[in-house]
Formats: sequence, structure tokens, C-alpha cells
Amino acid sequence: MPFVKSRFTTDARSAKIPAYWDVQEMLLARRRSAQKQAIMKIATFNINGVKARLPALLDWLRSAEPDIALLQEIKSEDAGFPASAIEDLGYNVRTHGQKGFNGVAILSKRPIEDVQCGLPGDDSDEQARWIEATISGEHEAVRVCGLYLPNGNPTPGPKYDYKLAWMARLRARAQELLADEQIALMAGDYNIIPQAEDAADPKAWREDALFLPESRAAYRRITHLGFTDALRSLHPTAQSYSFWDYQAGAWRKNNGIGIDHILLTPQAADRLRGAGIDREIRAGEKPSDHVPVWCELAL
DNA sequence: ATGGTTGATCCTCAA
Repeated sequence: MPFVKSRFTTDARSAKIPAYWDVQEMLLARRRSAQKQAIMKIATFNINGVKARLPALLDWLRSAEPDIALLQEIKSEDAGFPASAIEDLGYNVRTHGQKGFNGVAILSKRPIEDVQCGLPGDDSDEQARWIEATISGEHEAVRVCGLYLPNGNPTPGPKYDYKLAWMARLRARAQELLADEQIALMAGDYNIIPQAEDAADPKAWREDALFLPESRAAYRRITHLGFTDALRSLHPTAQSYSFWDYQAGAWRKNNGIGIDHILLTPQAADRLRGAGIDREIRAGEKPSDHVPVWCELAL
């Protein structure tokens, strides 16, 4: 390796002084390690019945160690939620449940403050699909919104109308979050396949409420307000599948779809440090048909 | 092409 004379080290004396780049590199490394201590891992997970899924949920919490987990489809009333087993792992628990279906929850190692249940905009809506709260990191707080967007099938029909109406209300809440200019995110089961690339077999979903052009346009009307998809931002070409049907060997054939998303406000996106999908737990004992999607924010 | 799984509940619905 021949010695290449740097234009910054013109003589032997100045060569002893650390180069400008080395100093910058050192400062950057120092800043990175400082940020590492304040990283918060925030996950969304549609567990498809918290009681049937409790062992799998506890296993995942122990191994993935999220600071915050937003759960959907707990299929449990608040009183029936198995909070104590989760609290034993060091989590605070807040639920917004209903009998039989739907239901959302927030698990957090740090205190859960200013909890709001129910998506604003329709007082007659009885379905438990929205919970939001403020959680403080080491230096800064994040407003986390957990959502279970209506499936919408069959189409056309009242269920699809409800989906689109719910998405219009979601857009209104999203606009408020952006206007607040806070570190905030909306994460959950959106029941939306944003693009053909987010499905192994997009043709099979052409007529489905998860992939109809009108559904995807409604989703884009929300993201285009100024949200960043955590996974897509860091891994533009990664496979986004987060759901595999129980039927017809979908998991075995990797016939999946990406419908669980984390949308960040600009203030949250600036603090994004990592994102991923825990797809391996789909192969575990009595798995949910969804797997967790997570991101890491420097807070 | 059409098949076929799971959870919660009250035997059928929702996904």
C-alpha cells in the first residue's frame, strides 16, 4: 500500500495533529453513543385475541423487549384483560376493549399519561379501535396512537362505507397531530395494502377492501399530509409482509401482505433510528395471523 | 379454481 500524502498533512509536524475528518468522526461516534442510551423501541402488534395469545405475547415481550407495544384485536373487555401477567414483565397497561371483537391496548415500560380512547368525530361509533397516550422518553415525550382500522369487507356494503368514513375521521385526527408539531406516531393494523409490492399475490386482493383503489387513495390522503412510514423510510425495498392468513398454507408459501404500518410526524421521523418486522414469530406456537412491526426513536 | 383456519361466543360471525 503506497503512502498517499494528504493535502492536509504537508509536513511531518502537522501530521501529528489529528486530521479534520478524524475529529469529525470522533465527535459523530460520541454523539451516536449518547443517542443510543435514549432509544425507545415502539411496536405495533395485532394479537388476534389476547387470552388465546398470552403465552406467545409474553414470549415476544421478553425477547423483543419493546419499550412500548400497541396492541390490536385484544377481543377482550377491559376487566377480562390479563394485565397482571404483563405487568409482571415491567409494563404499565391501558386498554380500550369491548366484548368479543376489536379492542386496542397500550403496554409501556414508562408511565402512560393523558390517555384518550375512541377516535373523535362520531359519538355513535361503539367500536373500540383507537387509543392514544403520551409517554416520556429520557429527554422527550412521544404521543402514540394505536389503531385498528376497519377491515371493510364485503364490498360494496355498509362495512366498506364504515371503513371509508372511519378513514375520513382518522385523517382529521392526523391533521391535528401535524398541526401540534409534536413527536407523534399512528401505528396499528391499517387493513390497507398500500402498493402491489406489499402483497405476494396482489391479483388475489384486487377486489378486496384492503386493496381497492378507493381504500388506497384514502390511505394516501392521510400519508400525503406529511407522514413518514417508518419501515419504508429506512428500508425502501424490504418485504413489508406483516400478515399471513391461517388458511391455505399462506405462511408456508409466504403468501403475505403488509397491512400493519407505523406513520410518523416529521418531528418523530427526524428521530427515527431503526425499523423492522418480527416475522419469525409467525412460525411459533399458536401464533397470531399478524406479526409485530416496530421502530426505534431517539428520545 | 376454490379452498380452508382461528377466536369468541352462544351456533354463527368476523377476519
